[in-house]
Amino acid sequence: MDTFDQTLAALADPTRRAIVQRLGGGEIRVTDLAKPYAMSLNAVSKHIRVLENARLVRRRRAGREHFLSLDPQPIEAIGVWIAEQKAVWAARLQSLDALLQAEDADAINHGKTGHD
Amino acid sequence: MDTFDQTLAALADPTRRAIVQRLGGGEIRVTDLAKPYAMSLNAVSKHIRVLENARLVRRRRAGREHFLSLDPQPIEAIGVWIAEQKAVWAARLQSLDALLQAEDADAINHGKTGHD
DNA sequence: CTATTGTTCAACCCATAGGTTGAATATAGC
DNA sequence: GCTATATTCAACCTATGGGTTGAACAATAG
Repeated sequence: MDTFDQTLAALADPTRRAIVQRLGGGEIRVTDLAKPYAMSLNAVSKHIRVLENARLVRRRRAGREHFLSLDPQPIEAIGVWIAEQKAVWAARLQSLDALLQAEDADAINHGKTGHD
Repeated sequence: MDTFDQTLAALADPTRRAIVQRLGGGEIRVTDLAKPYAMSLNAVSKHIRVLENARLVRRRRAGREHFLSLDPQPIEAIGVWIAEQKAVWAARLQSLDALLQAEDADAINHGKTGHD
């Protein structure tokens, strides 16, 4: 699994998206981060691990406390991918449009409109 | 799993992303779509099913042939989510900035710069 | 030194994902 | 009607994901 795959897979889980959203507001300790969730601290710890592997989250150790922060880069990479896809769709629609116009021109040359 | 989760999970698989990309170029038959992949037709069929459940792909039946097309909406929904996250980050950076400026002003009032 | 707090590691459980193969179904062509 | 083509359905296998609990480890507090 490459990093891009990992980013998408990581974000596919609602708990992890909530964590990402929370970290968008700034650094936070593991325990504090875990507090709102109905699952064990261990489970949250595992989610954090997944986010770290996807490079979405960085960890700063200060004594026994671990502070987590967001790395927005992988999310932006997804944004880029989406933009690329949109470009593909746009290109296709444009060429469809060109095709229709060419047909219209052709129809006019043959003395009919192609429309009803 | 809500639709948003499904969209991200669907796109987390490289085969499925390739399919999405291919469909960006227009409609295609299941068999033709499956041709390039090193896996069985059945496996591709399953991927298609996942994409349909995520509402990323629509199916048009013409006799025994099934033509697939892309529905860009769920992908755009992810784009929106990403834009929202960016807004959060931007807001935070802005308030950090305001904080620093306030500190500077305070420092000036006390006759020092805070810089070196 | 000991107790407490913050966090991970390890083992386990169960559900799901991604692949396989083989059979079933639906349509088309002759 | 028979055969071939397009596609799914069903059963199975193995690996992985998300959760649990209990123990370990690290650092602070008293």
